[in-house]
Amino acid sequence: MVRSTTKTTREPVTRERAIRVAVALADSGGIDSLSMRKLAGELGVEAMSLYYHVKNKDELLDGMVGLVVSEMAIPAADAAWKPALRERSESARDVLKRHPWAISQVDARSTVESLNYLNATIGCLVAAGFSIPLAAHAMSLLDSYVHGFALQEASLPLDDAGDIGAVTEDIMAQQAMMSGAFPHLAAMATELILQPGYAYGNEFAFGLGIILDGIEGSLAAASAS
Amino acid sequence: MVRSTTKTTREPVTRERAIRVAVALADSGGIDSLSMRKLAGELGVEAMSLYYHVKNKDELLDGMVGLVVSEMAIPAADAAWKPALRERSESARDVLKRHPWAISQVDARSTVESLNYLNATIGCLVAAGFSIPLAAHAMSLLDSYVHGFALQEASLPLDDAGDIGAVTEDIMAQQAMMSGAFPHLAAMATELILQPGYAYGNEFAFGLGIILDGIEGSLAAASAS
DNA sequence: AAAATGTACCATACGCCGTAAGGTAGTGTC
DNA sequence: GACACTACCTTACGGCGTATGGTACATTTT
Repeated sequence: MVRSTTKTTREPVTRERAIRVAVALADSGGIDSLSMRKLAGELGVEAMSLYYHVKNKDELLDGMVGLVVSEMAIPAADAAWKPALRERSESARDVLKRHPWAISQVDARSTVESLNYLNATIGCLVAAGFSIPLAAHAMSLLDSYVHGFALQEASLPLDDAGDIGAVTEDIMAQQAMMSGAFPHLAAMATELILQPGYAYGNEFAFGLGIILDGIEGSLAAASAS
Repeated sequence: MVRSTTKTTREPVTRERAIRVAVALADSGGIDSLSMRKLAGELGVEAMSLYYHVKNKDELLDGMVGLVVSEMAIPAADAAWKPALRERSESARDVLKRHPWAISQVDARSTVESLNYLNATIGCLVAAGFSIPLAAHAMSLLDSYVHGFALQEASLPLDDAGDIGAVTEDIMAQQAMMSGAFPHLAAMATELILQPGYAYGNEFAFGLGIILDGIEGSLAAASAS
């Protein structure tokens, strides 16, 4: 006898399900639209019931960030460092694109998942011959780039395909003003960004390539000396 | 006759002063501690009086971001591109370190000041021989790095000198746990980050150098073909 | 001089928010 | 039958952004 009534049975609330649903809410409506009351409503309970499963909203956010970080690809200890870092970076960007509210939270909250994520990355680099200081250099550089890129990408008015999409007309209206006051910016907009094939996301590869090559050069220089 | 009473005279509220004080409040207590009521209190008026000077809180935040961006060094049109970008990057990092609440807002809000900032940078690059697409590549890469680095730096428990400072003991307590579960991370902490001379901020120069050199290489390759 | 207009501020109120305090019904254990 | 535990709920408090509709005073217009 699993349950005693034949009433429409609510799926029971667990900490994990609460976190999952909270992530979904933040994904669809932004972090500001996530309140304890709305989350409770989505789970079919009252707001205060959530406090049986989480200490407070801050702890809920910690759990959400942990779940997001656990979606990112983790380098294997014995992987070749360059493709491993490339895959890690692209994966992190994909994940942060799906969860833009998390971008400014990932660095600010240290969860078990993020410690594990960092630990695995250091392990891969050290196994590949990086010194500890060089591994720190490389990770700081790479993660700064990935998180910063995600931040910029999240603030663009993109449609789901990544194109500049439906808002082109609004932007066109600003062009007249810009071409007077900000001619270089206007030129970049009309000649590049508003062109049919352009997608900002494609900029990611350029920077990632430069960074990985630069790290490779530093590793070689350190090994040579 | 400038004023009619000898009562203690409040400095009059203006949009500019409201924004300045709001920035100071956010600097000292974080963005969450900035409320219309507290800002009004600081200015010596009631909350609703602010709405005479600003349409709503969102517009106040726009103004705050504009003020922050206006503190950043802008490249001169005829400057040598590499030192100009280096100075721009270091200046932006300094500014964002002073106003950490602004990091995630700078990209999300387009103000006159940020348009001007971008326009001047494009102008400098184009004058130095960058094509428009290469200028876009370079700016995306550089700003992603600067903003991402600021984001990471802001989330570290640093004292005012930039050292790991007073919280070392708390971290030491975690070391035992980490050394079991996250050995590489623990090694990096004890051998590098917790060492006396270490300051995370020094990591900035490494990445900046790699990025500027990489951009230089791309410019040379584009010019050669 | 009187009336109209504009400026800078304020009081009240509404519906949100996170959460402290203190329940309660149902289940399992001894 | 007594007790404890689990998972939920009710009420209430102080804080938030801001809609609505004032008011006192200075300036301009007639």
